[in-house]
Amino acid sequence: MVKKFIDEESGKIVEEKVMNAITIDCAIFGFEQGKLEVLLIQHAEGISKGKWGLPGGWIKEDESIDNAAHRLLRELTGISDLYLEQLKAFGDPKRFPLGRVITIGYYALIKKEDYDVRAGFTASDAKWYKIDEIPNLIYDHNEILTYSLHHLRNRVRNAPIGFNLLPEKFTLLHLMQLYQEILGVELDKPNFRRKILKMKLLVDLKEKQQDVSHRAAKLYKFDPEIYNKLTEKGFNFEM
Amino acid sequence: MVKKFIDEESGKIVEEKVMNAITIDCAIFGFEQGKLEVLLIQHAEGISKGKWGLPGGWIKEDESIDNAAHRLLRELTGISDLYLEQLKAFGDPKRFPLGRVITIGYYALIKKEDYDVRAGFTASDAKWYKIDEIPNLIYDHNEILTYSLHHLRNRVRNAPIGFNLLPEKFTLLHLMQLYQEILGVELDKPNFRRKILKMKLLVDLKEKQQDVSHRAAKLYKFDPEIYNKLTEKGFNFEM
DNA sequence: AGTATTGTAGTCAAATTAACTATAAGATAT
DNA sequence: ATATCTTATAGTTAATTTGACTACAATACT
Repeated sequence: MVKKFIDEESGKIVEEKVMNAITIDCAIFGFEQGKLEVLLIQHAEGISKGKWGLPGGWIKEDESIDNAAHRLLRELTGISDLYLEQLKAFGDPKRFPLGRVITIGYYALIKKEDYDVRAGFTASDAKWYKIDEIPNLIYDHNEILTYSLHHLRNRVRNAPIGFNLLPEKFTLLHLMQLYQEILGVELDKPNFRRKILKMKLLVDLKEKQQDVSHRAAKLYKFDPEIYNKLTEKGFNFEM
Repeated sequence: MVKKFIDEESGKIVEEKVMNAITIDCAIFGFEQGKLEVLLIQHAEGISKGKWGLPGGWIKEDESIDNAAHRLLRELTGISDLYLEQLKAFGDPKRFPLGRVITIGYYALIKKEDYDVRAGFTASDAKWYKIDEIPNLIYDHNEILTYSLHHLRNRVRNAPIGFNLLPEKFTLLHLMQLYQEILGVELDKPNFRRKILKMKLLVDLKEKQQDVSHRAAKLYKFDPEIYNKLTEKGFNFEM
């Protein structure tokens, strides 16, 4: 099977062979104003015209699955450096109405500050949805999204991936709100602060928030180098 | 593409359409005498003749991936009720030398008491290997196996899946040895006992071991009903 | 009867958690 | 400029959990 692609260097349209009966679909998460959001795409043509779904695409014949997912994300968001992880393959024989197609699910975490919707699509094509306001999606995309969320909730308790959703500089309250939103729990500020600081994962930037109408909080950043030093035995982010 | 299968009801050989360029491979774990083992298959024909690999197979055109994996396990081990979970898809373009094939990895946990090697294959075809004595495997099967082990180690810390490797009735020491082997840690007997009993997951069978040359220990079983009642917020099996 | 082996109970100090109170630092309103 | 509001940050305390132990019980083997 042959599909059209925009060549990333020349910008020209090229045709390339892709794998048959296998696709990729990706749940892209963002975090804004205390809410977890996911980026959905409105299909412009075909049997699912007008309906919303996860962004997806094909795997080129000579491309690894991970690379295909990265390419897809880059085409859509303009971001080439983001947190991306495969979930699993979804393969109900009836999941796609026009034939047997297995899809490989991914999820990505992006810093919304890095993202410009126009990089890929126009506003009517792509839209952020809060995770408690997800509409009915095409095919089995609600199932994939539910699975993604479940996986994200588990993952965030064992690895410091939540930082990928926050801007480079953040306050402890931002981080706490992120955990509250993802895990669906209420946390105590002083206790959260003590626990997270004891992990020694954050770098105190010696800076404070600007333009807030209350006492400004210290800014921190997550340091992956520190993390790598400490990471051996895996962290416990149970809150 | 068409492949031959043994019809499970009639025992006859039938031909069925399967998906192209997609396979399944499964790491099957067992536990015996304090050691974690994995079931490997020796390939009898083709370019990988004589080499060992994970058991694998094809996905029928009208069959879900999970069902294909269950069928594969049934054909091989005779066991239809076991713990089986998909890992993820492995899709390096060069993973299979004769063309582009994506494989979907699974891992399974079985009680070795249930398993009879002759159910599926002869002894020269299939063999249990201790996980620290794994030979070089075909294709990317070492990578899949390493990933499986990694996943098992993580999973066992958040869900009580370890019980699937033990016989129906077991002692606390058996369970502790299982955790020691999987997690690669040394545990303290009294502390382990206290911790696991406090979880209230085990049913005291009011029975003792037989035929042991020392004081017999109490037998317990894992009760999935109790687990389901308590399971809501997910367990923590950090040891 | 004595010894070896494993099971089970209990102790205790240290570390961690959870639920708080208290105070500090700005920003905004009066 | 003073009071008041909001959020940040520090500290307290009791309860719980943990880790490292000791002690003793039960049983089989010699």
